[in-house]
Amino acid sequence: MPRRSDCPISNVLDHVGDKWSLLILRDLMFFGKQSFSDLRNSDEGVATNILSSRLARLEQDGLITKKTDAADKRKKVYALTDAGKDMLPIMLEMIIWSGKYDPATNAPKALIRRAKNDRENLLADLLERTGS
Amino acid sequence: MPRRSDCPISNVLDHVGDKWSLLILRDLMFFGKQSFSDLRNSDEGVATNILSSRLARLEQDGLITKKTDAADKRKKVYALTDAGKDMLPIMLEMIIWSGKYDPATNAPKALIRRAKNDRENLLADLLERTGS
DNA sequence: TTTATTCAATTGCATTTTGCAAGTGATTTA
DNA sequence: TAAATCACTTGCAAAATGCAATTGAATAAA
Repeated sequence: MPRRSDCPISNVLDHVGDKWSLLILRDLMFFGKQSFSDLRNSDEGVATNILSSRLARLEQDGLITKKTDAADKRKKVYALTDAGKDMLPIMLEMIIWSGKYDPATNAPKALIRRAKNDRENLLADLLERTGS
Repeated sequence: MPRRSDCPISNVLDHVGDKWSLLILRDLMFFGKQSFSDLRNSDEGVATNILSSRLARLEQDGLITKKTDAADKRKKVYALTDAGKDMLPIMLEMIIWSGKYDPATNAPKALIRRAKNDRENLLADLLERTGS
């Protein structure tokens, strides 16, 4: 999306302010997904053309990288950049919000509890699991 | 937006995962805006039909309230609910992200510094300014 | 007490984005 | 060599967004 203003919130939305981009980052961050077909199989069900265009934009924006798999040249391996990984705190706050206001949320209660009590260590632990 | 899954991140995006909703909450939160015409004059420039439909949805979703101004019955006064105010930590993390990755961000350096060093007190101070 | 202005929208229409199903070419597996 | 897999692309329908003009109620100005 073209830059709409210099507001920091607007700026983040210019990158991930649509229905899908942050869910892609979520799948890379929390669920160890790496390939196009991994990402296609989200609970929410992205169309492949949308997934394709979102991946292109996230790469363009420097939030993810794309590489051809060495062992299987059909496969592309998507991974988070530092900028992509730094979206984690935003996502964690979303998880906390949903824990408070969405009765049917999937978020594990233990995670939400730790997010409130031990935020910094939790962030560090989660980041480590992404393979930084 | 219809609920797409029980994922907490998806759930938040179902409420504010578009180009405008979070900017409306920002204007209510940080800039003391209250009326339709206040909100229309954002740097980003919302169309009035979009603003109108977003306000309706945010009210429907329980993130804002809408009241007729007692003194001027033409005016509608929009305000954040607790659920709306609890989007603040998400916005604060966006500000931090932009402070790190957007060279042209508007976000005051002092705010970003405090967001990192004194997060809890900053959140409390900001909340108080919204008139909770 | 008309008249004009403000406010919060709504309407009509063009453009853009999204969603769905089917297909493509480059690999890799059977 | 044939079938399957992978990461897309294409074509087209539907929905969302954007823009300009208009509306009706309420208030302010003449």
